[in-house]
Amino acid sequence: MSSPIVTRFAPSPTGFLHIGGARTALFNWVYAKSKGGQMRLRIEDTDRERSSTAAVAAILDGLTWLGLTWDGEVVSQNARVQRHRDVAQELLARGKAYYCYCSPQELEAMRAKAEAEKRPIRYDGTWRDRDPATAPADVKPVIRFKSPQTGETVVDDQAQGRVVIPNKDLDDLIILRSDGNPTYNLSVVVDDHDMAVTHIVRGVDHLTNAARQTQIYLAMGWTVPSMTHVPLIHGPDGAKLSKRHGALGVEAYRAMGYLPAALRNYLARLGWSHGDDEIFATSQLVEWFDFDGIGKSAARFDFAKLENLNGHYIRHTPDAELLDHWLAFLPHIEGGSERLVRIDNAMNTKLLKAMPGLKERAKTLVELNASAAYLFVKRPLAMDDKARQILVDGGKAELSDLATVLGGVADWTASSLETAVKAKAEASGIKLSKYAQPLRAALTGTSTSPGIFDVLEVLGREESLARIGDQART
RNA sequence: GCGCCCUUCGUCUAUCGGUUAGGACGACAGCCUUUCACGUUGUAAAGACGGGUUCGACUCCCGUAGGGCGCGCCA
Repeated sequence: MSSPIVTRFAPSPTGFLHIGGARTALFNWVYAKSKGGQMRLRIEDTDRERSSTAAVAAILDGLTWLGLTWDGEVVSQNARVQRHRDVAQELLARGKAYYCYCSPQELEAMRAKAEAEKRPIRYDGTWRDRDPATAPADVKPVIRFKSPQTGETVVDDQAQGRVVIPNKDLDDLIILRSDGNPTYNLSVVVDDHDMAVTHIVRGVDHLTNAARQTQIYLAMGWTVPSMTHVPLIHGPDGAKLSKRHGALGVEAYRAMGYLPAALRNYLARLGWSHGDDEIFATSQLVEWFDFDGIGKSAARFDFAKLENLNGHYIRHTPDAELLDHWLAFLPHIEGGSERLVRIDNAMNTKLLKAMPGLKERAKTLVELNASAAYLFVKRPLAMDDKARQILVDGGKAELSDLATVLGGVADWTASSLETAVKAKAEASGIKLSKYAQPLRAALTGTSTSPGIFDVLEVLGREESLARIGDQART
C-alpha cells in the first residue's frame, strides 16, 4: 500500500493572496482531491519583519472564499525554527555545512566586484575549507550549506520535464543566519519532509530553489518529493503582474463580483488544459486534473474571458443559490451593507422572483446588484416636468426589462405586461423606444429620472399618456 | 554577466511526424428579440526566424532573435 498523497500550499504572509498564489493553491488542492490525498497549509512566516497576522487572515479568507480547504492545522513555519536549527546542526555534523564568517559588507563587495567584472554572482567559498580557528572574533557566523561543486543536480519536474542544473552554478547558500534563524531553503525542506509532503506544486520562480532544496534532501538522506513547477501568470500586456493589472488579492476579485466557481474554472484553464474543454465544474476538474495537462509557458490574465465565464456561471447558477452569493457579496462593495439590512423576507421573495430576469444580463455580481437597484428605490418618486421630459425624449426602449421588473414585483407576468404596455403605446402613437433611457436609469438607480413605477403609472393613465404622446409627436 | 525555462490566431489553448492546424474569449457580420441581454449562424485571425533529420515537420535536433524566472543573512 502506497503512502497517501500530501500536497501543500505555502504562502508567505507578506501581503494578500494574489492570483498566482490562488492558482497554485487550486492546483495543490485539486491534485490532492483527485488522488484522495490531503492538502496542508503552511504559512512561511520566518521573516518576522515582513509578516503580518492581517496577511495571514487575508490568505485564509481568500482560500476559504475560493472554496479551497486545507487539511489539518495551519502550520506556522516560525514555530518550527528550533527544528530547523537542529537540522542545520546535523548538516554541520555530517560535514555537509560549515560556518562562514564573511560579513554582509564583504559579501556585498564580493557581489559588486563580480558584477563589475561581469562574472557570475556567487559566494566564492572563502570559508568552505578554511580553519574556523582563524575566524575573526567579532563576527557572528552564518551556516552555509556545502553544495556539491561538480556534477549536476537534476530536478525531475512534472511540468517542466527533466531540468538539469550544473552544480558549479549553485553556490553555498546560507541555511542559518548569523542571528541563529533558518533561511527559506532550509525551512522549506525540513517542513515539507516533516509534514510528509509527497508532491510540491508551486510557481516556476522556485525552480532554482528546487535544485538547491534537492541537494539538501540528498544531504539529509531524505526522499525528494515529486515536484511540479507551474508557469507564471502575466498581466494583459505580457509583463510581470503588477498592481496595475492582475496582481490583486482574491478579495479584489470577490469585490468585482466574480463567483468562486467561475474563478476556479478560469484559473484552471490558465496554464492547464484538458483538450478543448473550457467550461467545467470543479468536480469535473478534480476528475480530469493531472500534471501532464500543465503547459510550460506563462499565460496572460484576460479579464474579458473571466468576465464571459463569470456571466455563464451567473446565468447557470440556480436562483436561490445565486441570491446567496449575492447576499454574501454585498458586504464587500460600497453601499452593499446598507442594501443588505433592507433585505427582509418580503424583499427576499421579490429578489428571488426578479432573479431570472436579472441574471440573464449580468456578467458580475456588481452588475446584478446594479440592475436590482429599482427594487430598493424609495417610492413614489417625484414625477416632475424634467423627469417627464426625459421620458418623452428618451432613447431606446427596455421593454423586456420593464416586463421582467413587473413580473418580479407586481402580479403581472412578464408577457402580460409586455402585451399591455405594447397596447398602450400603440394606442397613443408613442414609440416605446422613447422610454429606454429613463427606464434604464431608473432600473439602475443612477439618475433622478422617473422610476419604473412612475413610468407605469403614466402608462396607466390615459390622459397623461395622451399628453405625453402629443409632446412626443411634436 | 551566468544558469534554467518559454515561443501556434489579439488572448487562453488543442495538436504528442502525415489534420483543410481544432476549440474558447475578444472582434466583425447575420439571425432571433419592437430595446438590452441571452441564444444562434457565419467571417477574419496563428506555427518568431534560419538551418538540419525525415518520404513527410507546428511537432525531433542545432543556431538566432524575442520573452520569462533565478542568481539576498526575502520567501
